[in-house]
Amino acid sequence: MTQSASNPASPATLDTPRKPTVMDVAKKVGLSHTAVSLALRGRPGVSPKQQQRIRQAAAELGYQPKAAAQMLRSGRTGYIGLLLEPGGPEMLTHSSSSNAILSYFLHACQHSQRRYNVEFYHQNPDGFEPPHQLAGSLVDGLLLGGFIDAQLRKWLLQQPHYKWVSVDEPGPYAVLSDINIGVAQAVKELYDLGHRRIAYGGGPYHYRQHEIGRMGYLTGMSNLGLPVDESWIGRFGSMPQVPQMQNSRNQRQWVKNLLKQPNYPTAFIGNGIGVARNTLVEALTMGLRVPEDISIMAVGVSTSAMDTCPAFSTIENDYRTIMNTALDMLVQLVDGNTVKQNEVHVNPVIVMRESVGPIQA
Amino acid sequence: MTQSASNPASPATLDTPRKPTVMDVAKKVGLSHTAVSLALRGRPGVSPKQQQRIRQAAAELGYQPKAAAQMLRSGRTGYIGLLLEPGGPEMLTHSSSSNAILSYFLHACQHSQRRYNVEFYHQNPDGFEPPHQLAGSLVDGLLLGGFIDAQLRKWLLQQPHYKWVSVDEPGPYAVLSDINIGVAQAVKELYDLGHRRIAYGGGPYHYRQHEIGRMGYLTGMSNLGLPVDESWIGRFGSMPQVPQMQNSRNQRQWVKNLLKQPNYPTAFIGNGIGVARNTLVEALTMGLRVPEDISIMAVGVSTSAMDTCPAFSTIENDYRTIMNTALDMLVQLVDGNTVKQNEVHVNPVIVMRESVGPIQA
DNA sequence: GTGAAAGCGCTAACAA
DNA sequence: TTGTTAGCGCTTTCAC
Repeated sequence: MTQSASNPASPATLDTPRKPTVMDVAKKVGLSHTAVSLALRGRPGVSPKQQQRIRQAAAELGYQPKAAAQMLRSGRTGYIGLLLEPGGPEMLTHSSSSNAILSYFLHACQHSQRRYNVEFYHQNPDGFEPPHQLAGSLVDGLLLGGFIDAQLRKWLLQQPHYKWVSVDEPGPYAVLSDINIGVAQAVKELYDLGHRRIAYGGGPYHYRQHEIGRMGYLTGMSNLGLPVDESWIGRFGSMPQVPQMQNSRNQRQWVKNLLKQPNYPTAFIGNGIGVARNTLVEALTMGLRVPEDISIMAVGVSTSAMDTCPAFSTIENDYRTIMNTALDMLVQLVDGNTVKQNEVHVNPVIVMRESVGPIQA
Repeated sequence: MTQSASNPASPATLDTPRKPTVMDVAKKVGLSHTAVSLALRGRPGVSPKQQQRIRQAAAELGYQPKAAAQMLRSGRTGYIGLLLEPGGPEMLTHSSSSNAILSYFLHACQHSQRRYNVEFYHQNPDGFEPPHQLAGSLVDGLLLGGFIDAQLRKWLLQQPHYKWVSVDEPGPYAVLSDINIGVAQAVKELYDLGHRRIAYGGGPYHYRQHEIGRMGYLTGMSNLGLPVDESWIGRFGSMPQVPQMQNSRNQRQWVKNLLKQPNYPTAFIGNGIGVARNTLVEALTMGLRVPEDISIMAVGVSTSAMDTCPAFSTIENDYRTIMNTALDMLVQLVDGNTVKQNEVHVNPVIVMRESVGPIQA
């Protein structure tokens, strides 16, 4: 650690010595700071030999360019933003879809070597306030993850400065997942295994995913000529109003009534792993076996589905493709290129696991 | 939107007009840019009347200070960093403890009006690379959330520039949760409900929480003079090596063997909601009732615990207190104040729910 | 291929 | 109370 010795100037307190700058590196190798800047960014204009010396000197000094200065001068931040909705003040964990969006966003960024900045958008109680990322110009563009405050969307629409792409919600540039197609396909797969009596449960239906999921179920059933009994469609409370434990109890009660019927369903599709789990637990409590007596499928993410044994078969948003697509789209916008499609639809994936089996003779 | 009209200078392309700067606001009100800067930050030196005019003009222009410039000039970023470990390249959702840490971090930041920057630390395959937050000096200080790469910790220890506080892992400044105390207390509470045969399962034991949880179980049992049978302590695989589904199956198999014994336990404490859920499912499959035949407790977060019915009684890290404490500590460090305690211990909380009941006569 | 100079937008020190 | 000046650390432009 020789950097304090090589930084004789400037008021550096003893306990926190100044970080080295381009100038320090330049002095060390006896070149101009311009050369250092170019070399470290791999730009042409510096001979390979000098480049090597500069790199080494930088490494020895522990030099790291200050992002603020780079942003200020270059007019680009080099960062991509992700804006998510937090669970809310009292709901502590954010939803599993936010979680998946975040995970695959990170994955995509790592893959394409992009720096990111994740922000969780909180509405300000006194008056609208835009997200810091944008207000402070800390990102070149933004991915809006899932459902986001309407006021913010409105504000964004009338801002000329910002580039953004919406994920799984509509917008001028958007990537959407057609979970309805997945649900309809799940119905078909259950049908092929011999199932004819298939029930469905989900909600709250003001979320796009839940609403189109329900529609997918209806479509799937009607495509196969299967009758739909409205009492076989569960509608579960909107999270913020109904406390989670009560919601969970309601689900079990509904499933209990469903399975008490003489001709109870042989298969169930739940929109959300929680719904599926409560169905599993209720079935087991009633002495039914899964999947022998009843098959269960869930709309949800893999990790949650495999948490419990038997692992759930799932209808999953293909967040990997979704986020890669969205990031590509945003990069095009940021780079000023024209974007081919401003709305891309991504098909969900079906993964069969232990909770589904053929109907028993 | 009059900003383009009031920005006659500079090469602003038509589609992305330049964002207004302090100068634009200053011109509009006929004052110096210094006055504008002071006024908008609420610093003394500008008369209330002018302040009012400046604020209004800024609002009309949609002026927002550029964070990069503020950081560069002031030498402070005004941002607090949180560094988390992502689930890994293939494990997509990060752990529920990361999730809770993140949620309460956001909560604490919102509460104390602090800006934050969340980064997920990825090891670079070719050589060590420090997190961008620090490398780019984008934060004034850092909270290390949970288990973080050993190489990074080592690097941090020898860096003089950075202020950081470790959450639930040891470090020069750290906030730790004594989950062992919670587990021991849970044993006591089960004892008070009449339970004498109490089993425990957890792992992987290289995580601090799992290791000290197991110790808490041993302490709790020995405090009450209850005998410990080693075969009643489940040891479940280390996540990365054993695939999740297999791990889940192993857990059920272990529980099955446990509950097949003639004198099987009347209570079970699982370190992790997953373990608890698999125990529930296996018990139900074997025809046992929860909590009548067996009570189940889990170390884990509320939201996961209430996801399934019956809701699990939990031993929870008090992440609210943990994160508030850690943030306070970091702010002290950043402000250059001396910190009273450099290691704070926080007691966990026990929440009783439906999965636990008194022993049946 | 290299170096000098300008300046991104802001804040902090000073002078009026 | 106000305006002027300098400069944070870097990238860019332009002359050599």
